[in-house]
Amino acid sequence: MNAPATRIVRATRQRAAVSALLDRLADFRSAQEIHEELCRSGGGIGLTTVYRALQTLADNGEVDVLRTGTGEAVYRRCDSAEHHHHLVCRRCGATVEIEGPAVETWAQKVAETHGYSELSHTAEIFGLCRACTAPSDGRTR
Amino acid sequence: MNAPATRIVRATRQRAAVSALLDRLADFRSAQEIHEELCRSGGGIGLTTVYRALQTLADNGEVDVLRTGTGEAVYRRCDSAEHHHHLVCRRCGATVEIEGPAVETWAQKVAETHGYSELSHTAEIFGLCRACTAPSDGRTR
DNA sequence: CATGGGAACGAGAACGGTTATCGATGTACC
DNA sequence: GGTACATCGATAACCGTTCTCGTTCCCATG
Ligand SMILES: [Mn+2]
Ligand SMILES: [Mn+2]
Ligand SMILES: [Zn+2]
Ligand SMILES: [Zn+2]
Repeated sequence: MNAPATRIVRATRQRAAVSALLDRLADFRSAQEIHEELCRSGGGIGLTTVYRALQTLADNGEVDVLRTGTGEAVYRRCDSAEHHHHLVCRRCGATVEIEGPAVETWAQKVAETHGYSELSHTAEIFGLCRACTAPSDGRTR
Repeated sequence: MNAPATRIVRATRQRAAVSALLDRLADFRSAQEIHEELCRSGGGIGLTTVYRALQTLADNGEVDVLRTGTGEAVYRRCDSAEHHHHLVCRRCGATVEIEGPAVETWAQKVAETHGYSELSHTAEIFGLCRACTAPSDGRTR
């Protein structure tokens, strides 16, 4: 088989738009929300293209992807390029990037004990952020 | 206010079949896999009914549900009723129930630091079990 | 045992998110 | 400018799941 030549990647208005929007957003957003927002703010873009751009960014580790309870994928630009986890407010979406050294070693050790390889893991914490912690009248969706 | 009448739940052949199959299975399985297996082994059952039965079992905490990388829901009857996590083979689904004391304290502490309350968390490990040496053919879970 | 009310079933349609198609477009490089 | 081909995007297909609604049949009651 031929050695794959360096992968050619072209700069396009659409990819730039997706990336720029992600820079501006603080919370996890779905592909469709991103598509909607980009259309609303003038520059046209196809939904397919949004999916492709997000896929590429995810593959390059430039955005984090996680799945909502309904199975929908949501995306967010990570400040840290390192592997990390998230503490997410289930009411307003406010997200904190967190490290989990204890989790890393735990995962490693447990998997090793049972002879599993090619490991990956997920570890996210959900809760109510300080601002959303219900007083007495607060309504938790 | 009226005391809510006890929820009427009827025993049916279909529900029993789903529950019995889950007893027999060791791995996480999708609703469709369960449906297929039940049909193959004689007793007819509708896919919708399988979904309903699994939903009910999940609501009652009788089965654990998690989502694969593709967003598909997979179900498994767990030995432990206690809170626990999973080590799952992403190829064949072989699953080990694991405890994560380190994860529990980590989640607690991190959330506390950032002022989050009403916590919950997810922590699953994926990999290839010993039996599933990695060729590049299999479907991933 | 016979009966009636309604819980549960299930075939098919609908739904929602995502991916594949494929001709049109536009980028990078000469 | 001109060419090669990566990328775009409207549309259709896909796939897991849920909804609809007429049918089935569980079971409390007499
Ligand atoms: Mn980790
Ligand atoms: Mn835990
Ligand atoms: Zn919040
Ligand atoms: Zn395996």
